[in-house]
Amino acid sequence: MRTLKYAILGLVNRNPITGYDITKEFNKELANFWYAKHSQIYPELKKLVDEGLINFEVIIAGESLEKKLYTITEKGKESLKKWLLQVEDLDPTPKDKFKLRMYFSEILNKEEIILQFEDQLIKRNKKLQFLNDVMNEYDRTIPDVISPEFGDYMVLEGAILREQSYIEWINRCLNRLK
Amino acid sequence: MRTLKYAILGLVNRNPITGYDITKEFNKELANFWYAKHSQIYPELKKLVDEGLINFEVIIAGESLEKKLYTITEKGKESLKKWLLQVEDLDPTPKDKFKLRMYFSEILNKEEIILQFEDQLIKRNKKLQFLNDVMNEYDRTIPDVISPEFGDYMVLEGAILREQSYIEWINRCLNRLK
DNA sequence: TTATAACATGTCAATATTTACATGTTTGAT
DNA sequence: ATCAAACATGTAAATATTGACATGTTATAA
Repeated sequence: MRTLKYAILGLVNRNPITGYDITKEFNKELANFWYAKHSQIYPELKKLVDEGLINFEVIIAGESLEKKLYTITEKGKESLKKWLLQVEDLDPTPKDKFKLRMYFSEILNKEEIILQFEDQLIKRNKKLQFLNDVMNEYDRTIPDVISPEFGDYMVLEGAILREQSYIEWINRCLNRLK
Repeated sequence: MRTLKYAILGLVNRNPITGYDITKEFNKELANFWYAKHSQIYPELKKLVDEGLINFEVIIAGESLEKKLYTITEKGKESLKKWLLQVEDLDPTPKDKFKLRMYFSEILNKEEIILQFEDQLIKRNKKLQFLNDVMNEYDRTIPDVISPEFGDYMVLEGAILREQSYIEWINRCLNRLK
């Protein structure tokens, strides 16, 4: 499936970028639907170079610090575009540890179950607050439809809707329990 | 983290069950938040027996077909309960291949992007329809709060809310694009 | 000046998951 | 009777992911 391959290819396609900065991207907007550790990214970058999908140029920062700045090749662009146009079946439902725990919660007592949901509610609200804060930075300026910022905006909105819906679910469960 | 361990322990705790039937459970309600292939389940069952968390009894069905019926031990129950009471940080946001593709969609043209969203919309609506059909089997009888069926009901509702919210997101994206 | 956080790139071992291989039984429809 | 689908349990190889190990540089605040 090699999804990480295309996640990286997509980023390198936007702008030449280092492995370190790719890792950072996986902790921003992108983190709302994909992520990877640097220990997975560096080997994948090497692989993509071997496959001729990206190139790199070594840059010296300061006195001696070496950075590798990766650039996409024509072959890489084609490969990315082909992947973007794919029509795939729906992914399996994402795994959810909290739902798994609540699914088996019958062996707990009511108070214990309620505590679990209330804790989850606090954490989800905090996350929603964070996402809303990021969204407010766009304030009145919704990005143009065909632009990299539109991608950021779109998935951020998706993340907010998802959290809201999760919170709605928690509240319904709590109402039933009380 | 061993989440599969607890998913299996939770199922075995409900009722004695075979590996084959555990695999089937992972394709029903449970599939809305956890799943595994039989090639992962059988080795995990062996491990749980080694750890003394479950036992099994060999049953002969028909002439000679051997089934292993697994039962939870006291130690297993304790282990499960401890896990259920855990208060954990939020899981990282689940990965979403479709969102990843749309995030990088700026290199496609508008028509191509719209086609992608429309295809996704059809598939998501189909899935929502399926979930609603399952939900309708409960019709007017919402299960009692502390019962295994309540778990089923709860997570099914969660799955429906999630699909609805995904569809809402797709529609918003399509509105912007058109 | 010096300590610390952030920058920068990698490897290795362990765990988790998927896909393919492998084998045999039982039930139910034609 | 016989065929196919479902029942039933496993292993092995490949891929994906995480967590720990490993090393060195640069910017900045105290």
